[in-house]
Amino acid sequence: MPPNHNQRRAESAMVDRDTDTVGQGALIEFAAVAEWIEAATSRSAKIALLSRYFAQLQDDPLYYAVHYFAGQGFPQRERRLAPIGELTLVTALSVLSGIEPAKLNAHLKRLGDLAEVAALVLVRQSEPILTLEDVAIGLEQLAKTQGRRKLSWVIRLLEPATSLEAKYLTRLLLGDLQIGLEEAMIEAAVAQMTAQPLEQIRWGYTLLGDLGKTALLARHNQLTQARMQLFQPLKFMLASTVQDPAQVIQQLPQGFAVETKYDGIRAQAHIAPAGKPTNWHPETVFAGIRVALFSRTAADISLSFPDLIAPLASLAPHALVTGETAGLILDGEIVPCQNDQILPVAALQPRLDPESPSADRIASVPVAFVVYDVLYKDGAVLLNHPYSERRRVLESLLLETPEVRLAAAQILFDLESLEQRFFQARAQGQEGLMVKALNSCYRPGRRSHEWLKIKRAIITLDVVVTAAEITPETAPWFSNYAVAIRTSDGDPTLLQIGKVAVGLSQPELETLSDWIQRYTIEEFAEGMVRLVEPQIVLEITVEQLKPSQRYKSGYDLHDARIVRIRRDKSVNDIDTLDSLLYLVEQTQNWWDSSEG
DNA sequence: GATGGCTGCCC
DNA sequence: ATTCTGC
DNA sequence: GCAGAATGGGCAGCCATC
Repeated sequence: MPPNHNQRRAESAMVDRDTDTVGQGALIEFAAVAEWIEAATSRSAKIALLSRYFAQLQDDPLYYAVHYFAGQGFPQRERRLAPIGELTLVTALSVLSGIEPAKLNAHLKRLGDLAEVAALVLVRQSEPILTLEDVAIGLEQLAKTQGRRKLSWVIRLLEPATSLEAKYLTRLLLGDLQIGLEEAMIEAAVAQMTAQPLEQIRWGYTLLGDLGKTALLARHNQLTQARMQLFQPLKFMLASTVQDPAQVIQQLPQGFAVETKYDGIRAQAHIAPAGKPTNWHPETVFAGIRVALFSRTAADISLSFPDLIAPLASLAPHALVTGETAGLILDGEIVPCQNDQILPVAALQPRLDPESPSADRIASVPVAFVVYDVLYKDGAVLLNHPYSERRRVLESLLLETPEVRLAAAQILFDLESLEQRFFQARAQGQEGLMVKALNSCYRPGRRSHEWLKIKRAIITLDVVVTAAEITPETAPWFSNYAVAIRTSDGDPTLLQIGKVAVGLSQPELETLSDWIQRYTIEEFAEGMVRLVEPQIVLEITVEQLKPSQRYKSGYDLHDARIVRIRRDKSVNDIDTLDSLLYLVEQTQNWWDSSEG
């Protein structure tokens, strides 16, 4: 559709038509605005249109519209609904349109977008009748429903939809609007609509964790009443990556603290008096103190870690005053550990069960919460306090226990000691270090340069390519390589060790594909899979070597990526089973000696 | 009861 | 998580 | 430089089906 046409529709969505329906939030109007935004390129024009659209909506529809434009069915911090999957939607579309799923999948392949498929096959001639509130009700039901029964709600939601409505309903259900609209633009639109400073909107959103609610408060000039909401997770501050300690000195000349880089699950802990018993889970309350743990995507993972509830709640008597603002928000990492040793992060996987884990499972994978930041304490929002101050608060309130630990941190001044510390970290089997500017504030949701992770892969191997495969995504280039090592210096027998598929640039990919053609010994799957002469040597990095029955070497690669093509090396120079075993042993020693 | 497709959610 | 891209 | 979009590995749960 041409932008002009969309703009007319979008604008007409905002002029008075029938006083009964103005501002009620028809889904078709939302869709028209979304269409226009998708086609537009000017950032300011998108914001202006969005702000005018918001302005004419009544309160409830505004609340929904703000969330839906953010691509989310619910407030960001109440992730009650995980988006539904492609299969469910294809099935629903099939039921509604009477078209075979296979045909729909063919459409999907051609159009590359399920929402376009929905728009194509759901062609209702009648008037659009859906409202944003209808959508909210449907999503609410979906959130309460498990498994296959979700399908019937998807069908009920899509059934009355016109083509354009179906397109955006589909995208909402998939959890992503895909119209090139950043959250920051929605914030700007709210600011424009309410004629309030953008900074004020942002701060309100940070405190409330709910952009829709922020918009409503802003509209009614009540933003100053916004308070930090305990048990509504803040976004996490993220770090950017550097490879070399020298880059740290360059980027953080004002002084920095160095922390151990804990490899686990990032989590935010909220701890506060439970108050009146309501609908939260009894297992998350200990001695009148409620505890919640949130993952990086704001999922509530408290029930996966019942063994952390009591230890975290026990911080309260030392830390909390009584009263309405009493509470604590901590940022840290959940790590698997056993007898004081911190284990590889892979050990945590079984604990991420959505239901409560069994006692067996808890016992077999003990965990600790390593705390490295404090964001809120008893009414004081600490986000805008510098790192050094937050660290001081943290050290004053945490008692070390096996389950709750304080992240190891030290202040370093020069490159030499930083390099030494980095070397030490790697000798202990950690992939690197965290470095944080002493004067940095906690900026939720930002990947800032005030937090850096120095990171380098632990294990490097030279391997030879023995087979290659073209995947649909990378056709016509060979992108998946089966690789092998030698048995020993004296024995050139090749042993398969796994597959590697990432790390090459496009030109390298093309070069390598050429070579694969040239060295092909045998073809399978119409040439998509080839056995090749063992001529091509790759340098790869591996996070971990895992014992495995699958390959003759007895090991499998974990998180392998290609560093470079070693034109200078031949199959005679690659790693051997002996050197591999040495690496495995060394890694083992690292884990054994590391105390975290 | 085992298997396999699909989903979801960590990294 | 990483990588690529568009602004 | 940033945020978003697209990508990958790994594993466990759910459900339908064999």
